[in-house]
Amino acid sequence: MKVKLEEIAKKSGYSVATVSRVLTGKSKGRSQSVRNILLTARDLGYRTSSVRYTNLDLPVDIALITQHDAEEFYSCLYESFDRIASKKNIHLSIHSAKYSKSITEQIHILSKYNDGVILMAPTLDKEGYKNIIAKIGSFPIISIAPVDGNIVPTITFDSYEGGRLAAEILVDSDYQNFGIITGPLEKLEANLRRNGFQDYLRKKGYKINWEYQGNYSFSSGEIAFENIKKHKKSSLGIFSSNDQMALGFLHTALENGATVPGDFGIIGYDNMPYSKVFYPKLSTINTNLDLLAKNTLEYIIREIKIPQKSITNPTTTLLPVELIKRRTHK
Amino acid sequence: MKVKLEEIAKKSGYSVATVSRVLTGKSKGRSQSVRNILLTARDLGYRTSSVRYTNLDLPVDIALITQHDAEEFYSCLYESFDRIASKKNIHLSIHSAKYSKSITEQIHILSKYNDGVILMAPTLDKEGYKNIIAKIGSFPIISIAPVDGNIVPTITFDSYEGGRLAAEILVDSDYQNFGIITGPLEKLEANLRRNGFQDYLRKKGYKINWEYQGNYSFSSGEIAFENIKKHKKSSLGIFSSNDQMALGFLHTALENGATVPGDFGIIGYDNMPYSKVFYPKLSTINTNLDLLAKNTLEYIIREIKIPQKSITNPTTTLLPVELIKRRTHK
DNA sequence: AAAGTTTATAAAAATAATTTGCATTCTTTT
DNA sequence: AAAAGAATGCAAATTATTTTTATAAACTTT
Repeated sequence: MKVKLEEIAKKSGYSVATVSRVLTGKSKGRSQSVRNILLTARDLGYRTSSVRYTNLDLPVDIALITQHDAEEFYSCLYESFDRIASKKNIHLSIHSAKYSKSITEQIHILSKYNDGVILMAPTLDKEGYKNIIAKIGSFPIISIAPVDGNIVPTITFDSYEGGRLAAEILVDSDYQNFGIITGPLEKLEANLRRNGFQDYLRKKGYKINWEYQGNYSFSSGEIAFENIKKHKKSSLGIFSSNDQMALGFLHTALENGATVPGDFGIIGYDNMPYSKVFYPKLSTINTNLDLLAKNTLEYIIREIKIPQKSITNPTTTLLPVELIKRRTHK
Repeated sequence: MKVKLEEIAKKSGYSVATVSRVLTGKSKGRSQSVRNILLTARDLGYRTSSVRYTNLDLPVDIALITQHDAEEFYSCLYESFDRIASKKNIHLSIHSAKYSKSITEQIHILSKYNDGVILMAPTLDKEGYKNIIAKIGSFPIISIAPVDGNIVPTITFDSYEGGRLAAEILVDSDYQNFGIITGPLEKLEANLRRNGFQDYLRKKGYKINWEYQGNYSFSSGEIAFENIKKHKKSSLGIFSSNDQMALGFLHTALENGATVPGDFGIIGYDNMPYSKVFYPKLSTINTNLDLLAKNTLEYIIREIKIPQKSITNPTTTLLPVELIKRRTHK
């Protein structure tokens, strides 16, 4: 049941004393035997922090924690992380905190079995992040969702700029009236996207004439269309906080005889695979998930290899987003 | 660094001896203290098999291993498992074996940190499964992809019946010619769906007039349409091995001026959320993922609580599928 | 090829886990 | 509600496991 050094010694072909020395970090670590022993220990399920032997390029365990939902977005996110991780000798595991009684406890336990944690928890507030840091101390962690209050190091997309880009193209397309289908506003990034959109419009002398708060699902895009029927303004430039809602809206609008990009200009967000399949193809804000995965994994590997005493000044890195022009704006 | 019984004792408020007795399974396990101690040990990252205390309903760690891809299917699968697991005090972690050098090794290591493993590896062959069993022995495992040769206990959808249902509705819709967009035929379930389709047609005196092997992506559905252009037969009843390819085909066909369900009848597979969003709404084979998650998790929990000496007669349980009639067949 | 390093080993020492015997507490039965 | 029986808790003793040490062997470098 429990793994003894004796077992590791036997399997690896070294003496118990040597195994002990390697496992307690007494070896200088430039020989093949150190590598063999650490790999054998790992294989037998003997958990050890191999931080001391960073030069050996041993496999690293990293946990990605999300609030999982049945959206293609998550599949795409995981696919990028999985692919990039596989190139870096990283063993990635995915955990959902959606139904977690205590995300702090969950991260705490995961920190026992992983070398670092990547956190995507858009609904977590300042207090939540503070609790996590208080619990795990200087354990390597990074957030890939915007964090209110700058408590955890963060790498995320420039949601504000995404909203601004959407407003810009809709203004340039000569729409005079504007609408927005926001994401759930308890998620910070939904607010940022909205703010970027609104601020640009205001600067150009326009305002948001219609707003609907959705939940990122197809059906909330459909419901958004039902809602807009009451609204009399014609030729509305609409920014949707994700592609699913944009497509739900778009296709309900078409079924109801509306024209796109005539009656409605629509800009989505995320550039999911299906947004370029269905006619008319959706104009949208692209986020480069590979870039996110690469930056995040490289950051966390650095943190693991050169551990910090404590998180002093958590930085926020904003990754660029870009507009993909397709067929749903003039 | 390493957790000592002393720490567990201190944190839980019991003596080291008591902690030891609990951890070695000497306690009968009907008191609150056993529970407290095990929970504290878990919290501190002390790994122990708590199989002996099955009556205490302690949290169980289960790993779901897939060959992950950027398809909504995986998001839906994980969402079902995540939701059902949360109701059963199961901590689910998701791992991808897509880029794994040795899936046997990966499962072996995961078996050290989990109480059971759920495996979805459609491309794994008989030998692969044999190797896994040889390595992990009687460790609780279940496959949710069809397994060739009946080596690992399996709970999966009745893919053959799904193909048959697709053929039946297309024949009933009075199509005289038939086509199929298969999945990658190294995946067993793609073959089963194909066989179910083919066998029913044959029984009714028809045959597959056109066949294209896709890779489950939207774009392979688009390419399938390019391929069929050469084919002169009109009014073709087509079965696609998943919704993505069906939608890729369907929308390329419509863009090219074809009519559905006139020129083409199309039946998809999986009943993904987007298949009921886009017009015309896709007829498809529904698989109840909640049912899969429920059955699988309950099976693996049983295996964990009542361990078997060895896998003697691995059973295969086929879950029913159903046809969802929408707008893409006559 | 010799000197300087590093690594491996067996035995000794240190640390950690388990068992024991008895006291205490909890459960069940009458 | 009390007594018998069973389970659990504790400190000390025992056993198991890990780490260190002293020395030998094997590499590396000049």
